[in-house]
Amino acid sequence: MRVLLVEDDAILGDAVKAHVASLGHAVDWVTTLEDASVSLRAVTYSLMLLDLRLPDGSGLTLLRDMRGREDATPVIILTAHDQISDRIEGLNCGADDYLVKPFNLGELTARMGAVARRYARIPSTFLCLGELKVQPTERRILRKGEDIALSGREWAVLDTLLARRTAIVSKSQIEEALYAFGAEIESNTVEVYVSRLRKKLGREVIETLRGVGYRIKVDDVKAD
Amino acid sequence: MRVLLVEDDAILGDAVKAHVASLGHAVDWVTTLEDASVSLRAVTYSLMLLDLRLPDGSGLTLLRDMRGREDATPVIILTAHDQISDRIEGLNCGADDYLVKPFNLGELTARMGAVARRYARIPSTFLCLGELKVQPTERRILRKGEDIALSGREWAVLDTLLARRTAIVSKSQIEEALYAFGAEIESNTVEVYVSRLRKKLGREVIETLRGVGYRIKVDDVKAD
DNA sequence: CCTGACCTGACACGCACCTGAAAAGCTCCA
DNA sequence: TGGAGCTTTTCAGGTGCGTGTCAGGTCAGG
Repeated sequence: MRVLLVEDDAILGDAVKAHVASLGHAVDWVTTLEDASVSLRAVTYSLMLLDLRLPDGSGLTLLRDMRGREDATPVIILTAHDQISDRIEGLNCGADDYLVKPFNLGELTARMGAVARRYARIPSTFLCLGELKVQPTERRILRKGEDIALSGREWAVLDTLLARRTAIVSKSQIEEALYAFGAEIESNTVEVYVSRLRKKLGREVIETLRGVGYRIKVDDVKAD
Repeated sequence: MRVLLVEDDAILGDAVKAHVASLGHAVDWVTTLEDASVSLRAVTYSLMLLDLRLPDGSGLTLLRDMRGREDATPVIILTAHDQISDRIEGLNCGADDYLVKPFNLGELTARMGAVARRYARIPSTFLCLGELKVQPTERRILRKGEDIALSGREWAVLDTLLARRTAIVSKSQIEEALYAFGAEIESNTVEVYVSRLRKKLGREVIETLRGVGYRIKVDDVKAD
């Protein structure tokens, strides 16, 4: 799927772009409304991530314009805390969902999945980890039909590991995914969450690579 | 369900809006054709209540325009006694039903229900939630043959959850389904209604996902 | 056997959520 | 018109879960 990211904050944009790319999607990142309009005319996107407050005007104009043109591209608004009124207006203009900054990347994954599914009727995919069936977008894990509940942070860690499948993820990468916005952490939080996940999911699911990071092994990816 | 009310009579509009809201539906009330067009482009409605005689032109234009655009939104025409010819033309333009002013609100309820039911894809399907049998279109819930009564808002919340089945619905999504544009709510209304539904339907029916939203578990969908 | 990296049980705090009850608003009917 | 009987909304107090932190234990490698 192809995503258009409209965001002028370089740091956030970079993080989001990297994350979305790591999910296997093509990402075009633009920082102005001007460029966004050009891109929209040139390419059909599966999803747009839109920051409303841009240096060259309000993203609402763009959104209204799109909907006026019968462009039904799913849109997720990225909004700062103090711009809640914008988001209401945004939804009224035809946006599909919104995320309040700062958000964590796992939640972005979930909302993207939800919006995409709502539109495209894409059957939800699931991953097999041994006897586990994991549906990240549904926030659901089954072991032999039995539900396993994870908390928000636990999901965020698992999402990060799953996004890289079979590749090694360093502790600092996980921290960045959890606290992307400056909220530095100075304890062994990641270790704790890995431990909690292992307790719930089984000891073998997450492998430790001393001095390097962690790795998760996905057996298979299927769709219902 | 979300209703668009197009009516320039302030007193009647007020009454209708209040009544429809009391049935648990979200109502957007506009008084001009201009605004109606804007709303229709921004939002998908389950039903439109349309007064044909408006200050800025005939509602028939709007109706014809909609049907020309393949917009199949159900429409009930609200017509004054001396505009019977309008109503005939309205039906020919693709309206679904009409009400002659002054009408009583009970009749409005009935006709709205009839129209909505006519449009519901599968006639009288029901959903199984544990020991519950739920018929949303009939506004009916049975537990072992025993009727359970829900109020308007309770139905609205339940409808929203059922519409997404097994998927997660955020608190704000529920609020948006319940309240019309701008009617921001600043209390824990959604929590209260979830609590009431659990009291009536059973504690396990609605699952809480902390910081994310709610989810309902539908075992099965059947038709009588 | 020592060192550093990692694991994990326990705990305190805060926040999200729950819920009973009171206040406000509605509809309907006499 | 007014009041009975709902439903809806608000509020406040309580509860429990999630989170981050730490300390002591375990393990691998040199």
